[in-house]
Amino acid sequence: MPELPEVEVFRQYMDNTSLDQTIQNVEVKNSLILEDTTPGRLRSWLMGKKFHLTHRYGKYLFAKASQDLCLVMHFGMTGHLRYLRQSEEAPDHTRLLFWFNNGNRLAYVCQRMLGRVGVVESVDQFIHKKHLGSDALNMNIEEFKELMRGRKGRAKSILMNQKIIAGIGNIYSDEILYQTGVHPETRISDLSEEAVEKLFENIVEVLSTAVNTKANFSELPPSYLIPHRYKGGKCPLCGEHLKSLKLSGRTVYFCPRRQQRI
DNA sequence: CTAGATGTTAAGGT
DNA sequence: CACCTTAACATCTA
Repeated sequence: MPELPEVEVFRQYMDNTSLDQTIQNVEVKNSLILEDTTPGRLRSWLMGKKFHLTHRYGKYLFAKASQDLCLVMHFGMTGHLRYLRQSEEAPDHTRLLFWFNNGNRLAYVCQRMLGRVGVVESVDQFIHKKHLGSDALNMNIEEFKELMRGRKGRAKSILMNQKIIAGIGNIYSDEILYQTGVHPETRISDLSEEAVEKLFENIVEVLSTAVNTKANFSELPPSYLIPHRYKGGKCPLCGEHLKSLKLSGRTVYFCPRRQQRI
């Protein structure tokens, strides 16, 4: 479930489990997930080093292990991290194992192999290379308004565009639009200044709420769309049957009563 | 058996 | 250039 909140939770998990332990080995179980590196290079760089600092930007998780290089992880649609105690078996679809000298391991698990792991010189360089926009939880209202200025695209597409705002995907963009009462196909240029401000507030509200609940859908507030986001689901606020439509190849769920087309 | 699933990217079109 | 759609990637499940 790796959009910004999930990745932030992975980051905290890594902080709580995997820092400051000497890496003894790096086991690449499937090199398809490696981007711009090889099992050998990854291994020889990390051997004897420790992860000492993590960072998140958008949907990317970084872990510094030396002065000059940084591990970067992306989780695709199905990736996650799992820290394994000595005797624990690695889960199915483990693609990468970092072995620590205390006998524990950090597993990068990714069922659908759409995730990628690589090595970069710096976070900033990586952001620049990937043309990532502002991190969704690290922008202010003025910055957001500036990003929206002059745009002709649909609200849903703009929220999900990583080159404009980094971190929001299909699930949370639905929630943000629902909380704001904006139809997904609304053109950003058709929103009032107040609506743009409200949209910004809800980006922060929805994402930070999800981070605070450890991205556990069942603990989201009762007014949230996400737990009802399936065929036949009903709006938690008015009971209306949710509608869905396709937008840039993704399924959008929304409440036709609370999110009117303008 | 088929369609679709939280993501990104390339390719093509308007 | 801005914006839109589709397909591809690999795997599992409804």
